[in-house]
Amino acid sequence: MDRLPTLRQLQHFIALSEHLHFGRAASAIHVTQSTLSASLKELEAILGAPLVDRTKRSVVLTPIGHEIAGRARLLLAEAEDLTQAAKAVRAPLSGAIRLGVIPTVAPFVLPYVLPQLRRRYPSLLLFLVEDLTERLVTSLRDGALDAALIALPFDTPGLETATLFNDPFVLAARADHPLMAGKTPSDEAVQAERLLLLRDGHCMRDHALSACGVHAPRHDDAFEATSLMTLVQMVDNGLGVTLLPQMAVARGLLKGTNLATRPLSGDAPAREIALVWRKGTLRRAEFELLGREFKALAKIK
Amino acid sequence: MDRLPTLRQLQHFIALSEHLHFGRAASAIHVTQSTLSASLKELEAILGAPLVDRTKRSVVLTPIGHEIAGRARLLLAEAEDLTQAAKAVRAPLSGAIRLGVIPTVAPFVLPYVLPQLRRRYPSLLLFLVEDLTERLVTSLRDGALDAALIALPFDTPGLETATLFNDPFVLAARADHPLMAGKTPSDEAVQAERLLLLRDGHCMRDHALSACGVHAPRHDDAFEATSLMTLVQMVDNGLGVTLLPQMAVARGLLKGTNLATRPLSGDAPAREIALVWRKGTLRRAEFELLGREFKALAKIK
DNA sequence: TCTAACTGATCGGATACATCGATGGACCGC
DNA sequence: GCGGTCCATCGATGTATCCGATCAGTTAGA
Repeated sequence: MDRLPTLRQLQHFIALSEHLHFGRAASAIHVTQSTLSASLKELEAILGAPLVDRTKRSVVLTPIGHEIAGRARLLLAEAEDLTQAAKAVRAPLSGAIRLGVIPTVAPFVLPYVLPQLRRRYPSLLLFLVEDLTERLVTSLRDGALDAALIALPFDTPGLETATLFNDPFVLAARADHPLMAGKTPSDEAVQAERLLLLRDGHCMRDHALSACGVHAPRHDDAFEATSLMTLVQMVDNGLGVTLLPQMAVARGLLKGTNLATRPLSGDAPAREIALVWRKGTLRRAEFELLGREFKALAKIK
Repeated sequence: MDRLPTLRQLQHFIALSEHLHFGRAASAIHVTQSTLSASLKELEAILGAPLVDRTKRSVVLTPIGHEIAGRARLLLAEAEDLTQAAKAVRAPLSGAIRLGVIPTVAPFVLPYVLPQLRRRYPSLLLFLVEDLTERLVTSLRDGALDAALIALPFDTPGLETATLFNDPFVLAARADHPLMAGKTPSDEAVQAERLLLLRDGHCMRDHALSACGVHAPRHDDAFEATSLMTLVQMVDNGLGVTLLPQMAVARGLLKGTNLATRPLSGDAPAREIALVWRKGTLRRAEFELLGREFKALAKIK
């Protein structure tokens, strides 16, 4: 066959595709603009197709350039995967891992796990990204992340999952709320209340809904919180009741409020906290180890 | 992060992993042994792990080396995919395509399609590999092939398929065979005969069996042919009857024999000839075009 | 229209790197 | 122990990469 592009050339192109500006892209990857320009020219020669359109004052990716950029990113991620996997043979969890975590998990797990993890694996470089499941999964797939801590059930084709533990939902309301008295309230009783939830996009919203058997709730922006903290505040202000992950409660989410909690009816509806990664990665053994560490360290005592 | 291996280093390592001999691997990829040695040493330094064990007189891959080799092959294939996809933008079907074809299709399609294809796309480089479906699919997945011409149904996760046409099965027996007289024989009548088949591993065997409703046939090595040609000879020698793809008959498989054919009962049981490729390849558009060309050129007039 | 600012392309020189041929050193079979 | 095979190493050489400086084209404002 014929000449292949260099990984370095692909890195250069990716930088350019992200900055759409030779100078800035160049300095971002610590080369000069002239180097980047030459490198890109060479890459275009090898590929035999124009990747960027510099006719105007601004740099624009051509359609094929856009495709190539996406694929190049994946290619580089796989190369990175390769090297990290090789390094992990000598000393697992000693390289860089880019980890995504969802917002309804991060504050209740990371502060308890990371310090110990750091102590145990001093050379582990954990890059953290907090975002919604949907975007974490996308990032995983196109190689921008190595692993993610998310809540299941969630449709994750192409990913492997390792369950860490179950996180049951509990009903939370003001301590003086009628639902807090008497025997465990039924799903119907809960649904009769104004149920406050996180805004759409948070997987916990869907998990909470299915936990109490609701599927198409009334939609009202005014009563949708953007974080568990604000959700709790809203309930504390008497705007309604809500469902919370037990883990959050155990880790002090309700401190300073008048909220009380009680179990839900049925067989302890819960979400499943899991570590996920790209199927087929060479670093699988390392991620499984990371999962076991999280499982051991995140345990609620 | 830190330094990535070079694609060239990976190529060198792959060559070594295939030859398990520095000298031969080096000459196979047209470099000197010293170059290969240095290149591999550098690669091991970058990856921080030994890839081959040269303690004994022979070169052996370490476990991690084995893993890395497999992944490196895939990485290289994707890089190749990238460049070919880029080139295809200017002129589709003008680069190299490594195409696998199953033995029960190759002789009846390729001679009719390739000459015209060559005429229409003079710069297309079609590397052909004839093998059983199972191995073609494996080669596709780990990047040793770009596309394959196979028969469905076949379980092909991770692959995309484009159906070219249906290829019905017909009953074939000596012209003086009782089954050849009277009305269309039932499945039961066929099953009562000695049904000769291709040996296990050929997908056509399974397709033929399901075509006449048999699922667990009597197994007898003596009556299993290794190619359609020998199968036909066995039937011509009066050893039994068989099922043949109509395409093969139309292309003269029975020439010079005393065999006759007739349709099977039921709604024309058939296999499906399809072009398949790795899901997510950048060259999808090109392979779809190749599929359309095959479809048009392979038509039986 | 002219100018100043900014963009990416290009050039020449320095440096790093891959590659080569030759040689060294370990290991084996005879 | 001797010749043969194998991989590692060394020094030389050519090539690719990168940098700083400069050029050329575009834009916005004076």
